[in-house]
Amino acid sequence: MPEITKSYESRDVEKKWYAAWQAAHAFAGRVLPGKEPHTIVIPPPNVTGVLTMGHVLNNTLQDILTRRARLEGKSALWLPGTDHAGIATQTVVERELRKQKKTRHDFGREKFLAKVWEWRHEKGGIILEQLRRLGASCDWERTQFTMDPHYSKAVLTVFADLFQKGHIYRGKRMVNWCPVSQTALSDEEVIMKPVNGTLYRVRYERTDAPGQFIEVKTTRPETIPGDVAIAVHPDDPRYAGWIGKKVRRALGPAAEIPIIADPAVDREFGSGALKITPAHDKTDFEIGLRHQLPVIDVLEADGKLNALAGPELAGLDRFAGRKKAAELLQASGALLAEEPYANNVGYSERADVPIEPRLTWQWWLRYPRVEEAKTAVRDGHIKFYPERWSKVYLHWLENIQDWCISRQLWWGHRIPVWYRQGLDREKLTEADLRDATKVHVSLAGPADPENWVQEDDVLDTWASSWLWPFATLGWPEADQMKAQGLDHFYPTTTLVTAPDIIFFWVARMIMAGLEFMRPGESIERRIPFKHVYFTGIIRDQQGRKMSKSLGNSPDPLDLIDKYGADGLRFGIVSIAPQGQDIRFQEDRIEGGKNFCNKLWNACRFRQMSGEAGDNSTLPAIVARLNPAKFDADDHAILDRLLATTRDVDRSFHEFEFSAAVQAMYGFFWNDFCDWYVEVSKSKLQSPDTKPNCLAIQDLVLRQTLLLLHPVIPFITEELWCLLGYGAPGKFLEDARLENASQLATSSLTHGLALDRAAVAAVEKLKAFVSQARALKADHHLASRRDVRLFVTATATDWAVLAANLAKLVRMIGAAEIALKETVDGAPAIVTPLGTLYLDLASTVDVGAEKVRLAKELDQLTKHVAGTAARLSNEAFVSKAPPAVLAGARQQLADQQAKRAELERLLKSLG
RNA sequence: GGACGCUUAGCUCAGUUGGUUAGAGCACCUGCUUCACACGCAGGGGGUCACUGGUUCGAGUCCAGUAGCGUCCA
Repeated sequence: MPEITKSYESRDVEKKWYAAWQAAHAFAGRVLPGKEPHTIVIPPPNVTGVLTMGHVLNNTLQDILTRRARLEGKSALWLPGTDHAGIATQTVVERELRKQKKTRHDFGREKFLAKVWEWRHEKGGIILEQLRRLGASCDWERTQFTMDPHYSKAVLTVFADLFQKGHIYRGKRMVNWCPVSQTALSDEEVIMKPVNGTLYRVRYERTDAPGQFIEVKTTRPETIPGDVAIAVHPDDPRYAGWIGKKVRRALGPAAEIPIIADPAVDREFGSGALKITPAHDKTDFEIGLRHQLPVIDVLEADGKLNALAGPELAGLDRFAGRKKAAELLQASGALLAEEPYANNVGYSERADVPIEPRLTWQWWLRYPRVEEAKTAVRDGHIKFYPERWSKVYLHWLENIQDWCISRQLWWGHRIPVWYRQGLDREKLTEADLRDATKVHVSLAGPADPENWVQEDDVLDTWASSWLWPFATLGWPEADQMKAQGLDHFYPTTTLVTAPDIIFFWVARMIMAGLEFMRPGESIERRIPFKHVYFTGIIRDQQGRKMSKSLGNSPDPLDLIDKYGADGLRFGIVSIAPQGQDIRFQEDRIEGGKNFCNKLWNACRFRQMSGEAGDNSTLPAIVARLNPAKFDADDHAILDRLLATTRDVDRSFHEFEFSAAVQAMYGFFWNDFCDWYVEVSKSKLQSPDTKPNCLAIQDLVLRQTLLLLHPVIPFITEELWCLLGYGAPGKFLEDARLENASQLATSSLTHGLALDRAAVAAVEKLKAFVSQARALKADHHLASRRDVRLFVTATATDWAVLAANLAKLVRMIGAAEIALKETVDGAPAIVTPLGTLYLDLASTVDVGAEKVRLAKELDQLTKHVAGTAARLSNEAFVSKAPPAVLAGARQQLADQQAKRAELERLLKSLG
């Protein structure tokens, strides 16, 4: 067996094992009849994406769940892939073209798309490679891409199906428009930014009463030529007589526009009058609809003002137009003032320019299965962790609005709709859409393509990713579904995602699953997943979201280089409490690395301590235990192992990842390394106790590696191999993780009953050692090992000490610990196992010692008073549960005994 | 404006159904190269649990309100 080196070097180990796992197809999701499936589909990262800290957290958690499922003997599948990210990918490729001074129009649709595919094959999907560095145990042979032919088929099938069912329609509506990308955007692609703008106070003159003006405030004077009315609140007394009158439009082609009354007007804002520009504002558009007002669109798709804005403004960009409009208003006397104004403006996420609310023809989806989607969560068929997100989910579904599924892009699923040649699309009615002689909808397209023109728009990327849980498993083709095991793996077990896409993705997947999977079957069979775990958002030290533009996100690959993938994984999970945002701290990642090194060295200590026994199976190790040789420490460490296993079981079951990691950390570092390994050093000296002690170490290390493997797969695999726990050619994942009760059973079958009293005794021994060390440190003797210690103790307490004396002497670093009847004038400390004295009377500063003891006595006296007061409270005595009462009485007795001892010690010092 | 969350040690956070003297990691101070580990060991200092009231024998924990911060929705 190769020797374990002095410190853990992650780099080579990680490389070696990942290659070995892949070569062995260790991560393949196989349909194993009779085995419980465990399925996770990855939230498909954007194909242009690179690994961020958010991905690290999210994917580490998925990997933990998947690897643990394998250890539990389930047939586990973690299905990877990317989405085509329509606007992001198109933007990336267009940016490259721009370097050559070209646009996509120079190439045309077909050739441009060929370039996008080229880019995708060369540079897309880097993130999937990066996930391998992290240790992700995805079934890579199943890697999916939303633009793959079979996936595209699923997307278009869904479109055609929903169209036939009447869920999809075409409508001219207000959308978020990006003048640079020239497409509609989803709300998610719009970032609200606070902007210091200008508020223009503009007056409109009444046509029936010259010299009378109504004043409005606007941030967008360039849209005044698109004004079709001025609106006031119907109950606003200031304008009671004005409603129905007309004013002259302040700018642009001359026109008279009415003053109307609408309750949507905010009376408190400015003068309480609102200019209505239905083409350029969502609220205005709705008010316009209510009052049958015309729509005057003064902007082109690229954000330039058009002829309807009038000759002075036509052709100007919207921002230049704003300046010009202000000048024109100034000149005409309509501009009363310009005031600085802080407001929120929506920006296009990709192009980083203000978006325009714009009236355009788009395809819309009326969501299917809305009610059932609520039921699925409300009735607990799908459970959210933390549960509170279900409220957000339900609220969104209660107020659901139709989904704009079309995008004016080339990269994406082109909508499978063909219009009859020569048809005027501006005038298409709902009835025309359903008329097969005018509009054709199918996957194959019309039989006589020469007579038809295909829709130019593509589908929103989310309109492909909402099918992810089943389109990745072969749907809709029966043979593919069978080959890929859809029936076995669907519904998936857990979805791990961030709460910011609860609407865009989670809710939509639920509706899609309910609509398309296993029609007619029960809701449990149709939902796409049973659990949804929402991660927190990773923030920097100042609490800001990590983002590329802020440059406040460390590169996870640098962190892997520095701390190892395991260190990064352990660290990130340990700071990720359920449902709370996470402030990233690199020192926690360092802590992860340190933990790995500790684990490594504990195993190294085991290796150096003695011959390797038969570690090949759990029963083999258990058979090496010798209960007759067990001391209190042996009982206690196994008791803690069981308790920790139970804690970890429960924590993972509740998706309390950081709690699980903390339980493992505490057990391994404090209970095992700090205590058991230290007492082992004494036990290993004696041939009588050595074999049993080594067997216990093997047992603990084996179980610890199993528990830790899902979190830190690389180092545990390496140590598993080095310590001989695995059969040749087998990986750690081929072992089975016993849960706490199974583990207890396998120990008990060997005639081993854990002694709970021993656990309590060890707690006292730990306190004894700790207090002895403190006593030494107080007298600046921490490093002296020749100190003699004396104890005055009851026979019972001394029996406990005597039984563990060799260990205690070593742990404390003393020459001797001897029982005495009485000791006077020596520094002392009261422990749970008697009073401990330092044999240094001659060198002791009696004054300082008295001060120290007096301080402790003072504190204790306060505690005694507090406990006594509680016990003398009749209400407490009569109402508190007996166990609490007994505890308090015991406490008081202990405190009083200790106080008496302290008083005696003080007295003895004179 | 509405909903949700947060406020505990210098920092980042735990704290299960209310029950001994509120914990961890990091940071800090002191000592230690002790034959697994200085990526370490030992000891130590540090908290009016945001605030105000209430319920209770007992509140970091439950209730009401206030303040501050954050997120989402409109």
